Amino acid sequence: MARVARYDRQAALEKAVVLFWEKGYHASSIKQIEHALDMRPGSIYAAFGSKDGLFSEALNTYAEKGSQHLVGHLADYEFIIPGLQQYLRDIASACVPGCPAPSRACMIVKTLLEVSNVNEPIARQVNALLASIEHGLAEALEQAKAHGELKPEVDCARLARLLQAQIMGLRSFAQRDTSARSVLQLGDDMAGLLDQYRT
Amino acid sequence: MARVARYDRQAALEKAVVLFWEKGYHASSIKQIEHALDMRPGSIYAAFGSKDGLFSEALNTYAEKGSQHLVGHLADYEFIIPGLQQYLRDIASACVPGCPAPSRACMIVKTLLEVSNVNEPIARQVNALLASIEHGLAEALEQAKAHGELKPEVDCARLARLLQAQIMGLRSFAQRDTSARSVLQLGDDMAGLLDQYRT
DNA sequence: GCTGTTGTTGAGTGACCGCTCAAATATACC
DNA sequence: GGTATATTTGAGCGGTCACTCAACAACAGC
Repeated sequence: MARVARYDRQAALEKAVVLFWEKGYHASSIKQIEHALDMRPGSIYAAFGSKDGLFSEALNTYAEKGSQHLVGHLADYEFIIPGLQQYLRDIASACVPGCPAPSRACMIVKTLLEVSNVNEPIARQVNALLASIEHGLAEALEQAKAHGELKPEVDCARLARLLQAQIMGLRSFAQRDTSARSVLQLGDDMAGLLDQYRT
Repeated sequence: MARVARYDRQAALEKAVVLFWEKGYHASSIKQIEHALDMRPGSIYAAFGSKDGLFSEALNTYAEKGSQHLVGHLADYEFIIPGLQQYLRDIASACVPGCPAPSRACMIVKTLLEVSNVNEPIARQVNALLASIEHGLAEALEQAKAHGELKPEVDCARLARLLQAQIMGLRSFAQRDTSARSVLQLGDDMAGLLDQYRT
């Protein structure tokens, strides 16, 4: 052990998330990363190996935070389906035009659309993350079904994919230059879609 | 008038669509554009002014084709809502993994997520295109409502936004490395969502 | 055939890309 | 304080970026 690192790894990753989430993978240059992390190229490459390595870790950081947020949110609800419905409405509220987030759209979906056919390792990572999220949603729905919240004939894996596609659509729509009202109504409408699957 | 151009402008634009749709804006270099269009930089810049100019025209070409496709599709149906439901199923069929399209995701949405916060002129163009599509969907729904296909209390502008978000979600989901069955089922499920708005 | 005009060509522009590394610097241990 | 080790620094690497332009080529009108 000798000189201690000036930077905090997790803090640096969170700053990287802000930049990459806002600008995307290609439009974020090393110069901008240097500035955002307040680190010089040598330190960045010593710590993360490459721009791809940093992006990959930043993406995991983002996904982990999002995943924890969903789990924490659902823990507040006695019933899962109303929890998921409110989750959709909360996303809409958080993705209203003028919100402070780096981008209204989901960083994972942004990355999926930007790097498929262009950067295979990152594309594989994005696919794994989305599959994991789909799996988590399916598990929550299975639980809801076990508690009698869902009609017995509901295919939870299938509904999980519909739900994931709703979130993708909602946050992509929210990226448009549109009114807050539109986004909030869309969140409401998507939440309402789940009603027909309930008991 | 003197020497005639070797290239066909519309054909060149369609080749540009294939490249940009597949790789996105940033990952498509001038070198790749030269190769895809079989044109040298001088000709490209004489014809389209800049990479942004070419991209802009390619995006319009893509949007125009998509718009014509929807209009043509709906013309085949006596009733609009079943036409829209089949439209969703057709998108799913066309966006199945292994399909020949340059990308399963929509080029307009890919561009929206890639260039917002990065390239304002293109972002404005994308927003205008999406607003126009939303408007077209709303008009179709209004027509359906006038023909008694929809419940009288349905807010067509609002439903149009839900529908657009479905398409965004469906095609973004389809960009995932998933099974054909998942995508087809998702298309079915989204088509089914419209049932509760019908008379 | 000549001339004027337009289109094509591709080497070359400066700028920026991701990235490297030798030197300087800061700390832990003795 | 001296030494070993870990970290930071930033000038600079080769390469690619979007783009330009002078020279050349092809066609219309005469």
